[in-house]
Amino acid sequence: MLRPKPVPVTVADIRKNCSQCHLLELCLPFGMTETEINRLEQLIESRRRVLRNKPLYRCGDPFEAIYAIRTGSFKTDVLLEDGRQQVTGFHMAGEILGLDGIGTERHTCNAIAMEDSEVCVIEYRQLETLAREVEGLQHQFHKVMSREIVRDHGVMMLLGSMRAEERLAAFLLNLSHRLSIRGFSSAEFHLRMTRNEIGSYLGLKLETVSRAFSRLQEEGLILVQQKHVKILDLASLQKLVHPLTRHQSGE
Amino acid sequence: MLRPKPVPVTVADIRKNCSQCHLLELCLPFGMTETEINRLEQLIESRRRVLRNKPLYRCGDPFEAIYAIRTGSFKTDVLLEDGRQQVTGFHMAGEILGLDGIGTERHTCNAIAMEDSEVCVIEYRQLETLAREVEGLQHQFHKVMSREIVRDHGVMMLLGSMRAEERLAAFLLNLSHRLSIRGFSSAEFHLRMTRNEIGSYLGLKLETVSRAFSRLQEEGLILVQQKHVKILDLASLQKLVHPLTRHQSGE
DNA sequence: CGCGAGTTTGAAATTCTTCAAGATCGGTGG
DNA sequence: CCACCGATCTTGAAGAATTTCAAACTCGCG
Repeated sequence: MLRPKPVPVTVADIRKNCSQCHLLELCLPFGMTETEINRLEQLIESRRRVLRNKPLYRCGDPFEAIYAIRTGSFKTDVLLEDGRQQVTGFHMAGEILGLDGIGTERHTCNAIAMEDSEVCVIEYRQLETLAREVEGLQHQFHKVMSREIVRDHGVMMLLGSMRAEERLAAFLLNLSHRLSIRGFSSAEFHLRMTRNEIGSYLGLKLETVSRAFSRLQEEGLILVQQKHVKILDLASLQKLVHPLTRHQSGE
Repeated sequence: MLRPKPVPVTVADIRKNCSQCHLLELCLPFGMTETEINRLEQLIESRRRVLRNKPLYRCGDPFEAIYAIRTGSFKTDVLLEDGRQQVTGFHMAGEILGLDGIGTERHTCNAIAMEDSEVCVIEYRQLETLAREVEGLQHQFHKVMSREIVRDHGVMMLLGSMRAEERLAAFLLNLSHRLSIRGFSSAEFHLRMTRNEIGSYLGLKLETVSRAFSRLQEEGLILVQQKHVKILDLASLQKLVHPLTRHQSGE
């Protein structure tokens, strides 16, 4: 098993972690003051590389830390006893992994790297201690967890009340948005995940995903070639997801 | 609009809130020490009654507090612009509502009482302040949020990779378990929600829910009469949800 | 150049939804 | 007390969407 190369992180590197990280406003420190960030940096003891298809953690592992993605991307999934798999999320740089473990002190899902990746390890005990002293950190941490809950509600909406084509459109729009926030093109990108993984996330079989891709292409909304996607008609894609903008239904 | 009766809560009542509440070990204070709980009690300023079918909060409302359910039950839902509804959860005594609002400072779903209910109002700013001083509170609060995330993953699993009958079985088992924790019968109970609401939660149409009920009954697993449910064969129900208990699939 | 993993596409089978008609329940008013 | 009403639930049959099964295609890589 080949290692990519020796980890080139010096102590100096680690110390100036967050303040110089270009992910600052996407990650945990967002909204914190300079001095608050400096304190957060001090508790990030280490980074960890995770090779493609290797787990950052696995379901059942004791929970000790949360992880901020520095580079690369991950999927999280839950396995049913009979082998059925549900992908619960695709995660990219700046996002926080591992929050599922706090409640039971064990991880409740698997986090697998979709490409060679690197994460900042934030030891959880220390994070709690620091959050008691640093108000901004506490607040941001709570926001991160809350947004995760809201994100999950969005996925439920998607799984519970959209049809295949709508689900895929919503998925692509979401990816596009998150990529553009990170400075990548929002109109053209490479999918890191297989049709099967997309299907698992969207509650569809891989063939259905493939057909939905084809249909969106026939309709002229996107251009697909295997894992390469180009968004041609953003407005129509969005209309697919939010069919009509009527007022909220009364009570 | 008739009020149920004047709220009979005195200041004395409020002060001895949590320590004497029979929901103690199901609610936020679980795991906190006596003294820690006393401090938590002091920040619970008020209770609030919510009549059946009335909202505790609505999507878009400014976020100011989280709520611990004292009595009754709620559903939370998200509405799509075109009127489609997704029920994101059914909540009972001891559970915490409103966590969705922290991230955006506005609520992102509706919380509607399914029966006349009462909640403890926990002002969020104050909770954060206290959590910085009281380690046990901080820790419990994080656990509550984390468990909410894990719960949501369970729902995704359900929506994404189970068939109608399995979804309903999982739903009934979950209800049964939560009722038994609260001292109610786990084998026989009354559903507070309509077929339509169950369907929205499970990603099914109400007719499909009804048929799934009938099929489970034909198979001798349950007895249904409208909203009254009796579980006859717990083991088989569980087998439906977890078809075979094999080892975790390797990597 | 061929292999394997991943993808696409077609056709049949299955599951779920839609449409439609009755049945049941709780509450209301005669 | 009972008939009736609206809301909810059940059931059937037809239709639509998704899945399953099967085969062929593409692409990167050794």
